[in-house]
Amino acid sequence: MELSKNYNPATVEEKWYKHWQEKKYFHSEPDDRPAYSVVIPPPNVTGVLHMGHTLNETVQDILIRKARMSGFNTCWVPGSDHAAIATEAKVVQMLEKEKGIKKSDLSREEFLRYAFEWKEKYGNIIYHQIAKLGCSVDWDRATFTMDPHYYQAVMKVFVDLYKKGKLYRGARMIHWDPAAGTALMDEEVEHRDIQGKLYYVNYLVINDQATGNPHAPIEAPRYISIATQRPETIMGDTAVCVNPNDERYAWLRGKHVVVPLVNRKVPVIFDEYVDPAFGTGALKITPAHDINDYNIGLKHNLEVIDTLNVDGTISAAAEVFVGLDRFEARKKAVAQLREEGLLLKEEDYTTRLGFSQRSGAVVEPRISTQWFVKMKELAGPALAEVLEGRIKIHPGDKFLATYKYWLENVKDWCISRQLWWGQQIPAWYDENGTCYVAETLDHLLAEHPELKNAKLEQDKDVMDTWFSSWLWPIEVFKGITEPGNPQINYYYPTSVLVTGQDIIFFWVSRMIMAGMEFKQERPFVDVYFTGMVRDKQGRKMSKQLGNSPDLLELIEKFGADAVRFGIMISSPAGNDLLFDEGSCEQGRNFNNKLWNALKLVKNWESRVGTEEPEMDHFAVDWFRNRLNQVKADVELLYKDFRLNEALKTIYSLIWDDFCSWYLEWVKPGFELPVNPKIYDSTVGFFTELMQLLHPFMPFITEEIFHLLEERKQDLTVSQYAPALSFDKPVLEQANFLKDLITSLRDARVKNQIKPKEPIKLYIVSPNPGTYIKIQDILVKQVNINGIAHVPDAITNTISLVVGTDKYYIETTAAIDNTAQISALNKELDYLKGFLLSIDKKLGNERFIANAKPEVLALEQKKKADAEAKLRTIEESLRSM
RNA sequence: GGGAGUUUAGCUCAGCUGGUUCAGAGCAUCUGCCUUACAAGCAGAGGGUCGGCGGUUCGAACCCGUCAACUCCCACCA
Repeated sequence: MELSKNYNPATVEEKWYKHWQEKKYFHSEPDDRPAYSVVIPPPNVTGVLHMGHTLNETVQDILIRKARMSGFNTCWVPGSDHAAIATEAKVVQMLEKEKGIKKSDLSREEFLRYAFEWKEKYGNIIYHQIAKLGCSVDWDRATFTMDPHYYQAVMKVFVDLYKKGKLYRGARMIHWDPAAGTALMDEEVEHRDIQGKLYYVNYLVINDQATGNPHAPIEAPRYISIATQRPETIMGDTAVCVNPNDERYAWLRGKHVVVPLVNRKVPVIFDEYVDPAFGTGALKITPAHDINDYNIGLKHNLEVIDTLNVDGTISAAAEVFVGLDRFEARKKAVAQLREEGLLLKEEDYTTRLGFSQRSGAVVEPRISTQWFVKMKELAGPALAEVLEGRIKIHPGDKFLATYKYWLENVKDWCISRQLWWGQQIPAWYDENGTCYVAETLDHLLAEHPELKNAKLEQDKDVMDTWFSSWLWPIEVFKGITEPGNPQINYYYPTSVLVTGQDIIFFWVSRMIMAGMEFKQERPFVDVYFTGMVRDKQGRKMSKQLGNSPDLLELIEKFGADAVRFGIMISSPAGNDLLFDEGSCEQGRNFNNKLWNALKLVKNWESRVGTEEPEMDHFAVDWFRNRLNQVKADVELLYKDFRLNEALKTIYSLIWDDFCSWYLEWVKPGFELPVNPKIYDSTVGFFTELMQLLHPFMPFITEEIFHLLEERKQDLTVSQYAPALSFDKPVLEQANFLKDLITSLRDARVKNQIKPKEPIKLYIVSPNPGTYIKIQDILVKQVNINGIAHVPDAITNTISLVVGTDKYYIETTAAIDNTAQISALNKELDYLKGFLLSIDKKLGNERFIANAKPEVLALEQKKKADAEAKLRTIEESLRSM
């Protein structure tokens, strides 16, 4: 068969994904194998995959494919999130733009019909992209957070929490998004520094005891000035507050002041909350529109005047500026205060404002009746799972402290949203306003037959989208709606959660809470946080900057494997990654390298000799061991979730060791027959390499796997041959160091350096399969003489004899110039230094004789620690 | 204001228990090659006070102190 000059990903990728699908390789059902399950962080149903998702999904696919090849029954559940606010906003926008329909003109049912239509139309885009990327998800399990069973699960959980007293309805100060017209939870508010102004406003002080006229000034008019950033809230002022210890304001005791703009008489109150040093030391109190003022208001029993409507305009209660937008009203208020001579001064001031993460609007603190979840009780178990190590966070050092702090200080969770798109709150009110909570109306009537004829109205609000997604790892397996079903028992807890660090509080911590509350078990064993994807200059990817590449275009240009390679190679664990197309190009080049290696090997196929000429085993043995070593290394890297290092290691193994070294070595001369044993080994190696690389680049590895030998089409690379695992126990590697040292010491003793004479350096390995370290030294030795490790060059100058348990190298190059001598000496210094450090580690005489007692004691302690560590490794290996 | 993290080659980062697998990798740059798998390639080269200063040590990129710069998270000071 003729192979094309370059690798062509598009057809290959389509062919194999289709094949995998048809054969249902990604579908999982419980069986007697151990389970490895992952739930996808459900992307917004109307969204498209951006580079952040790409990284996330790629990481998950790598872990899943690796686990599948290691003999686990793997299950990766895909799905999407209804994303209440974001989706509703999009649908509203679409309706206005495309159909000229306003949300306010629609009934709830009509609107939801449009929303579901939208979801049907755009919800699959994201699935298509996940497939394009090669993700081995179990499509039969795709779940949407508004699927009927999921909806029911949310209802069940709501009722359950309510009955346990962990969920309540009440009036609290919450964050209000005037643009979306809904309440938000604390985490949905982003704080940003904003350049604003601090206005100093004079409030007239009156003495109400003086005359019958409450507005009559005392003697000469006296004012107290107050600093505020928000003059438009003055109409809601119900007090002025100063610090009781502030001598300057002692005269205000018992006095009242007149609120400007509305001329309302309000008391002066005293509270230590006020910082005398800030501003003027006097604070206006607007309980309706500031959380601190609200608290002070509660304490001092102040009236609450809500001067804002839900859409951020001034309400009738304000008396003036009614109907104006809050920012417009601010301008007007400032102007009027200036006119009345009450504006003392204004100065620039930097403040932090809260913005709605969804709509971008400035958030208003607002008192409102909402539904809340009591977080304190849920937080305890969730914290313990992580602190006690049952859930491991990677990278842990970075997030443990943040996680702990957040859980210890968490406030109640406002879960109601004034939207239509989402799960409607299962609460009903009768004519008296009494509230009843039940899963459905039928449930309610069954529990309260007396309500049969009552006029009941369901709560209009829906639930926060996170109130459904916190059940994700449970309900995708129907763990809430069908507790105890075989699926949930088999797949839960899931193995690992891979997600962005930005939703640690939104989602991760809440899932842990839900897991502990509803399943009494952690939802996952490991959490792996990926960093944020930025562009080459380190900027966030955004539509506005136009620096976010289109995933499908990238795949079209480079192929999915190359894109996966590109994003993984530049993705250090847990750190942000700077994404550049160049790394995809590197991935494409890698594809091509593999392709050409395949072409070379395929070219040999027809030239395999019938006889077996003398063969040089060295290259084959060497590569065999190198491969084993790398496999063990990679295995450890997987364990630590250091995937980009694993990829780098494999990349280097294939490019440098396999292609540049091994293939060059065993390559027969022009038109010469190929040694059949070498051919078989080479095909075997190539196959193993494809397996090793498969999780990272599934398509090309599958293709090459099949082209190498004509395999049956129903066999995939992930099913063929033994699973990836430790070929050599790690412990052996640890022990072999000791043996190596002995060998090296012998080498040192035997090695007599005499310039201009041939050098003989014998290295004896007592432990075959562990001589990669020795190989490094061999290569170094080769380099001493300035000879590259190109096979021909080596055979001319250095002979390597490789037996089964003895390896030695013999250089026959004459040392005949000073550069070579100094290079050689350097190498020997290296050996000496190495031996010295080994001596120390082993507590050998030479070191002991030279060291101080306290150093020795320290070293002995370290040695003991090291041995303890070794034992731990040993134990963990045994338990594997 | 509180907390966490980072600082190593032009860029992105490895560097685990202090020593010689320690000064590394990839990309980028430069030089020379279309050599019979591969120019999407091959062979080679240059490039660093390991943020600064001080300390501990026989020995520090690594441990301690300190200063500086950057990043992120959290927080109700008008």
